[in-house]
Amino acid sequence: MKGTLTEIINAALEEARKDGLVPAGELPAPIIELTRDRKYGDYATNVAMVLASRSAGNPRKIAEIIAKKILDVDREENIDRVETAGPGFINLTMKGRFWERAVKTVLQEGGDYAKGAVGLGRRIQVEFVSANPTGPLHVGHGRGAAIGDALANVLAAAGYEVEREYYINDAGNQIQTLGRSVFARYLELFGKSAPFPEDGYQGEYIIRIAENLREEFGDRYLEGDREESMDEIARYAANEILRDIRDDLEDFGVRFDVWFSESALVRSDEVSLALDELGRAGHLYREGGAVWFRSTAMDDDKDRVVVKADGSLTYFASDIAYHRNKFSRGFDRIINIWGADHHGYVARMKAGVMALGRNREDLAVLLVQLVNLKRHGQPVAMSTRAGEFVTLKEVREEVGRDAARFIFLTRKADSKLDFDLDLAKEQSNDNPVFYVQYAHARICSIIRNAEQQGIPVPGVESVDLSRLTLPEERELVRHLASLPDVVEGAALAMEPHRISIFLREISTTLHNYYYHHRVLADDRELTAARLALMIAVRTAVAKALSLLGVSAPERM
RNA sequence: GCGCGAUUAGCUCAGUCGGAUAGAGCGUUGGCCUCCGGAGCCAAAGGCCGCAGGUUCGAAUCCUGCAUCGCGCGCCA
Repeated sequence: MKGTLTEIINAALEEARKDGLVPAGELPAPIIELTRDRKYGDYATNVAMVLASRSAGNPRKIAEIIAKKILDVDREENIDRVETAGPGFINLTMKGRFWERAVKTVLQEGGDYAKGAVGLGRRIQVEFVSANPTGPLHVGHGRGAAIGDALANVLAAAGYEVEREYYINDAGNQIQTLGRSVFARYLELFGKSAPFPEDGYQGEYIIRIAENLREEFGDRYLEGDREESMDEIARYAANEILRDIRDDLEDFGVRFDVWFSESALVRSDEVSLALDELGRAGHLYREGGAVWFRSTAMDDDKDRVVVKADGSLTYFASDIAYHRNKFSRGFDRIINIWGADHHGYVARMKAGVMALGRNREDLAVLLVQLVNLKRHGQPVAMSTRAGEFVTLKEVREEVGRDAARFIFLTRKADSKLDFDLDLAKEQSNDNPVFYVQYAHARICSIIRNAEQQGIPVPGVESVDLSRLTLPEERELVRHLASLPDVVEGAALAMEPHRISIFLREISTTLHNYYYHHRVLADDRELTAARLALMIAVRTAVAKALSLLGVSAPERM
């Protein structure tokens, strides 16, 4: 909806410049915001103040000039009133017609509502979760999964072509440790005393894998070459765990387009090709028997080793190769979603990407803060090493997929999140999920009622929306018309949590409206108009929920 | 020690490129069901936006310093 307005204001600025009323030079991209209070009209823009600050002019005077031009340009099509106010705001009150069009747009577009085009079809990859296949996913991974998936949805809605990818870290020492851990449990199952590796994985799931191993292969690994067995067992265990991870994510509503294996990358020649490329470009040097990447040339704190003195590769080396591989697949931009404890890697990874000839911005890293699980307001103790952690699966089974996903998406990624298990289960308005879903169910209930009473659901063309004259109705329309802008903003800022804020606000507006006014009124035409409005609100709510991967129930 | 991030109401947090009287939920207090689902609604109280400077017509927002908290700083993965 803002689109029309942006065009009008741009045109008005252009006109004003032509007349020499505002200074020449680059015109500011107008910021148009929904006013938080209707007494400021429907929308407000600060262009006049921006212009004034550049030219030391009088903002109120400039606002007056632009306000006049806006009216000229609009020719009474969309805008009812233009006022200048405060330090130089231009407040715009839209005509009823403008809002009626907004509602009809929603009704016509239905599930496609809020599809935008800022992405311009650019290809963008979101890599997320990427947990090591050495144990089950825990809550923190769940948050990353919810954020990554919702962000991918939002980007797609904003007109990007999106791919979801999971990077499987299956090449490092931790896989060997996993193999040794399972092997020790396996020996125990045969009554053999087996020293458990000091850094081994303690969890219950290791024993389960050992049991599966015994079931499938019997005592085959008791004899024979230890090294060889260990490799096989490690691979076996990692595969088992990966399958569980995949199932977990599927149950959580997250699907990946690509599962990319680190070990496959390492087995190929891509790592050496990547290093060759860096070497040719002069980014590498030898020192102390190791090969270093001069990342300090690209704003990193210190240079980084890529090949150790013993000739083996660092993890960072394969990461460079991995990112090179990503870009070779034609993505314009890649987004990595990492745990916040990895923030020390951001600078070096960006340096790596730049050394490969890309821009710093071509790689974006979104850091996700930890989740503090609580029960009865008390923190739930977790320790990965001791194998005591609450898994994503446990949380999902306890509170449900919708509640878990929604709560993960209520805060921005880079802020800590308290997740109260009891609250998540509570069916009250303390629980934001239910509050929002209830708004949707409530509308469905009204429509069911209408159907039962034989009230026809209005057609988009025939309905007379000019009957919607209440301020509360205007509020609803203002909100639902803002979804495309919210989606666009969320995509550009990579902040899917903005969708949940939108949902909270429109739900409040809906509940308030519902309480004070009857949709199924005595007047037939009025009822039809209100039903149309309800359907539009429901459409917007359902759309926003779907972007978050949360269901929109018809009854609860 | 260096780097990154955080600090907004009693609690948990929003706050869009620097704009108008800084918002929401919970909690507290007080109200609202003859009527489409009370899983809801309304109202009140509650603020030195960590502290001190600076830039600006205007700062929670930008800059500098300080404080507190978290995280990161390996030829680990």
